[in-house]
Amino acid sequence: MISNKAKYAFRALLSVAALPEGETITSAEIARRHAIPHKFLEQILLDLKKAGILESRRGKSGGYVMLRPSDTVSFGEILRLFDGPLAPLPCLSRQAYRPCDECESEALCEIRREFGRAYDASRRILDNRTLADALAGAPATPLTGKEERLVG
Amino acid sequence: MISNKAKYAFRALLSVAALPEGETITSAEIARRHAIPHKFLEQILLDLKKAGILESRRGKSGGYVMLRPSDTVSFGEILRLFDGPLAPLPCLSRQAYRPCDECESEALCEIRREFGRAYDASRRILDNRTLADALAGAPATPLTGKEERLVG
DNA sequence: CATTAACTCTACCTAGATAGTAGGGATATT
DNA sequence: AATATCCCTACTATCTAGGTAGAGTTAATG
Repeated sequence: MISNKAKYAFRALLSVAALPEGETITSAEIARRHAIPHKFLEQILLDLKKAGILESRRGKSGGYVMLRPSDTVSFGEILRLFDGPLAPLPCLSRQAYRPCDECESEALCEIRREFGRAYDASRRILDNRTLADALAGAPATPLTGKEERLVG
Repeated sequence: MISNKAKYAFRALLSVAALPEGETITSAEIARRHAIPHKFLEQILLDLKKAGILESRRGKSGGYVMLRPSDTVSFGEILRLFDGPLAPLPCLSRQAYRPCDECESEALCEIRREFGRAYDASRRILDNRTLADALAGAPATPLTGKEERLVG
């Protein structure tokens, strides 16, 4: 299960990404719309700002807008930001690789092989679907198995 | 990431499943082979026995064997047993369904839609690959998208 | 029939994560 | 100057992961 924090982040991002050009939205408004605890949401929005995804305007009539275009922000990136590596095993993570303490041979490890397959399948989707895709309701494009579109 | 407990369970199961017909293996032997804390492993094996997957023989020269054939035990089933629902959102779980507190319409929820796709992809693999498949090193069979083979 | 090697069960412990709450401080608009 | 907004840090309660510990039960074997 993904954390509440990550889920709130997605809700907030989709609200910001759906904004008409030139408009902003306040943390209070996002919190109200989605019944998210306001102070908790503020922390999340701050994280998103520090990550360079959102931009903020302070003071009266301030609020948030996207800094990066919504079609460059993938679900995988956000999930990693809040919940850490997507990989089911440390030995399968590129960003946080660590061998299993007891593993003798990764190449022969059946667990790694099986979970590697499951991980590939879900990673291809999460790293290639963006906020813009989600808002457009676009169906997933058929995958060739060689995507690198948004994978850093 | 999957828990250590689940990972240990997979290692233990693969050791038991790989046993020649008629042989048993002790918890101590499994623990030694994979450098798993012995008492911790005992709890895990007990869970697997209570779940009806392993069978035990007590007393001197006791040990464990498979109760269910290894080609009927899927990775998904074991993972659910130790780490709970595979679904990334409660509203996507069949076994532990719960609506999101704040969700107004599941049908329109972009988060649910996107994670649903990722979940489907990995669930199809985890629920259709068995211990026997893993030991055989068999490549995944092409999936049609309509599998129900081992999904209870 | 005592010994011993195994499984069985229950209780307990600690560090860290999750999901917030709280209270102010900084800043820009009006 | 007032006010609405974002910014930052500290704190807390609860739960979970990952074990440790110890005693009890059972069955083979010499």
